[in-house]
Amino acid sequence: MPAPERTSLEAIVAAASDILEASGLDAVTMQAVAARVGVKAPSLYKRVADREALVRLVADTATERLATALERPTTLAEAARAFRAFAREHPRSFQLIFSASADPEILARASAPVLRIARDLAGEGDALNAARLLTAWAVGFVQMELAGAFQLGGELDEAFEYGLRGVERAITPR
Amino acid sequence: MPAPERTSLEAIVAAASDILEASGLDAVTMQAVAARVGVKAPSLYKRVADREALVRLVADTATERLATALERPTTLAEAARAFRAFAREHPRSFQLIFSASADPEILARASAPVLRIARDLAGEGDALNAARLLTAWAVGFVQMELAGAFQLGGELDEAFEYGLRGVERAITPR
DNA sequence: ACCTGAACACCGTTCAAGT
DNA sequence: ACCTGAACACCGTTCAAGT
Repeated sequence: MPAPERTSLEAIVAAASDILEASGLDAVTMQAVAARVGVKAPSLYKRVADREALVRLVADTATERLATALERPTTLAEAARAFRAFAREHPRSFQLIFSASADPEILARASAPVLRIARDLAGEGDALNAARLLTAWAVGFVQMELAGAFQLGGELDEAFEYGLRGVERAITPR
Repeated sequence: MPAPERTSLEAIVAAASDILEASGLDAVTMQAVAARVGVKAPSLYKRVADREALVRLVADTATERLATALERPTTLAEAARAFRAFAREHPRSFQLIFSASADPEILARASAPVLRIARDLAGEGDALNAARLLTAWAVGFVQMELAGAFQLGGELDEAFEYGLRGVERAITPR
């Protein structure tokens, strides 16, 4: 006898993402997610292999949102600022993206705009190395900012703009 | 009636660190740590407030080891390579250091050598900004390397050396 | 003074039984 | 076909009782 579906994979992932941002990864329990979509925990296993797979899906959708946020900018400065803005708006999603390694295909989507900007500045031959320098700096800066690891005072906004100028100089051929 | 001590805080933190590196943070359970020091889980609460405090202690000791590894190098290139070597030797400790924010005092110890190198290259006025650019790049690069996020091919060693030259150029006044 | 067994709350996961 | 209650294993934590 058929039974109507009372939820969906999209709703489950959205619920998990909401809980992640509101309360942290530890709060993303199968029971909390289930309750939010109006179902009991065991039902989640109809759409998701286990909690780890669900968290992975959350990371993938977050990576997709980041990729979308990076599509619009055209300059290095715009891209870096958009990247930092994303991390500040969705700090826990950001940390999840760069701790759990995301799906390679989605990662490639997020990398494409950075690679294009790097190529424009550094030239074809150094494009990949330049993109990695730029990405590493941006990831590290935002990560340390979110972790509260920059504690020696000084202006973080100023440090970010200084870094931005430095990275641009680093990848621009002399 | 007095009872002899069968373990110590140091032994507990060391056991937790070993389990972390061997099997990951999820494997650092109170029971696993207790078993390794030859005691039952409830006994750990005589020396440690709770699991979170224990993990924090593990992060702090790892940060201290990192600080020690950064004391010897004198140049930017040496420091960066020592940093990367530490991360590859203790990947899970490294990730713990930069996700859970460590103790400010210990963080300051690890920052000191970086700040000195940055000052030598960038000068007094830009020392802090330069240290932050350098640190952000190194943290981000190693983090992405460990997470397997650099997937577009190319040589990672080469990307690291390219980044190193770029960062040095970025923080050296023209 | 430290250690432990027992207990409790909570979580992930499975599965037979419902509809 | 999907949903759920019941059950199991496992974990963190507390505490009275041991020595």
